[in-house]
Amino acid sequence: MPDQHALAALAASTFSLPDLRDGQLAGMSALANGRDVLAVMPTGYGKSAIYQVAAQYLHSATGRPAVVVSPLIALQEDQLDGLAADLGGDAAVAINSSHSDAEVEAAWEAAESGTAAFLYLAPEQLAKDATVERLARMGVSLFVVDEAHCVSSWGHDFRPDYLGLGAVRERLGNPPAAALTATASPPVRDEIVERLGMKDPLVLVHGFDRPNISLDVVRHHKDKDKRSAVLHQVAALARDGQGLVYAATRKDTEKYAAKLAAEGLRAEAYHAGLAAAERERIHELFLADGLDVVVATTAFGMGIDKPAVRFVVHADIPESLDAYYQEIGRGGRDGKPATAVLHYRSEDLGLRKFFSTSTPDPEKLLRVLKVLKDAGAPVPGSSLAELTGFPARRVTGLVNQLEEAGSVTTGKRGIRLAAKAKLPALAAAAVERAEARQRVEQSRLTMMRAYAETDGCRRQFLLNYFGEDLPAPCNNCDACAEAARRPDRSDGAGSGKEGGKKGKKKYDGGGPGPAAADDPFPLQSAVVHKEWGQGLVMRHEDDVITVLFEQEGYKTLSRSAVMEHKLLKPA
DNA sequence: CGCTTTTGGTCTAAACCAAAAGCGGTGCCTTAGT
Repeated sequence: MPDQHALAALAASTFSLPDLRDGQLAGMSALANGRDVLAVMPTGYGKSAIYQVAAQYLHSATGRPAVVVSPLIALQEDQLDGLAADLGGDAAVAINSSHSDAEVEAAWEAAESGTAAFLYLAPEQLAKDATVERLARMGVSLFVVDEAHCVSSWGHDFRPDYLGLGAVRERLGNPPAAALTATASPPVRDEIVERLGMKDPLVLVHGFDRPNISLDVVRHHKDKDKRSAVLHQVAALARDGQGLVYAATRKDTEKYAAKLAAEGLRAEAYHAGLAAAERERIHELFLADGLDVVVATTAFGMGIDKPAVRFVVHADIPESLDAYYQEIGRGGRDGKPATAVLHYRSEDLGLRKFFSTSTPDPEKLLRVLKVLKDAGAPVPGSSLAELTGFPARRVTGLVNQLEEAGSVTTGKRGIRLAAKAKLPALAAAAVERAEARQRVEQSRLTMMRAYAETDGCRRQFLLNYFGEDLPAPCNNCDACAEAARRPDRSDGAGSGKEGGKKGKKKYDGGGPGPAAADDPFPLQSAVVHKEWGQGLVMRHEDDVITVLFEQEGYKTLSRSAVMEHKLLKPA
């Protein structure tokens, strides 16, 4: 059992970290003593040190490496370089498709012989039985999931192998787990904990508020006006420093970049349609201060740690506040003032809705179930693709949907039917679960919209969404500036529009933020609605209570209706 | 869902409009063919 002094000494001597920040040492210590850790900290805060110091300690004690799941090969290689500098060449290895078979075999052997303390790979590698078995034979000291929000944001369709990580961890003998991310609202945190099978994790949330980033929303009616406003604003902001523009489509990134370049700015478009070498060139150039602005899709971001980013302008609304906060969080990492502006048209929500929706297909689900029934024994995922005639990737998605509904289970020998009910009923259960998921995604978009449309302090709204409390308005957003301009509207935002209704005075006058102490439904308290089931109170504003329901997502309820008709009960 | 591009109809020659069709984001991995 290591004490904290030993870990602090190891951090100082081996990783050149003489001064640890809040939470780092607690995280290392918990992991080294076998407790799971969920760390929500901004990039640059020192999340990685938490698992790296713990892994190094455990490796010297047991000779076994830590497995680190990382979503991008580029991130894996960055980590390798960093660890090689601290620990020497073979201390960290990666298994991914950028290496030859011989290199991969050498990596395995380094891990097995006790030379390597860190083994990096993507979740897709862990979808292969042979890989998991070899890891299980070797023994793993620590199971680390970096960028852990991917479990929730990518697992459900884009990269379904993220949902299998909990099962992988189990097959590895349930080593202590560390999940690390820069952004996760409470429901996303809960999902990470559940999916990875973490038990009573130490949850560390630090450095969340970023008061140096000013928050603005500019609303538009016409697309053309929005485009010209974005261009003007970026041209003005770029005079004081470098920044990012996020647009929803590849084509738009190129259009904006071309116009900005025509204005004399050093601007480049960045998206996943570019050749890898081109992407790398732009990335490097931006880091080396060779560009004024990068106009990008969501492809640009993870792993980018540039301190002096002065502005992040959104030409289109993102899919959720989780995504938005992560993107604007790339600004102002040096602690100096930075600007975040969202240019908003309600029409832009349509594209996001299109992106997020993946409607379940009852017939395809049924076909998978039939094949499983006919087989009468567990079927490996690879054969299932062949037997159904669906592409392998499609099958993984379908199996995920079935598994989430409890209709099938994945075991060591493959996938099998989990319930005895009739097949159409099992398929229907999966459809229902997938539709519930869709409702949750829609509600996340609704919250993004509510942020764009609120009259209240934006930072209070944002922090509130992430389960944090900001007692007073921030004075660094457009809503606060507006309130200051009209001093007659005394207590924050919008108690004026209520009109003359009486009878709810008791709950008035708090504005946003936590309500009075006698409130029957305080922030973050559990409640039950007779139709929508279990939920968590997320927000109070004027006469509106926002509740996050497990099955339905975010819902806003009128407080007077809630009181009058007793819609909610404390759970 | 909404913006852009293509198609088709009108009606007699080029052009114009409306309706229909197409398209839109994130990355692992594998493997065939230069």
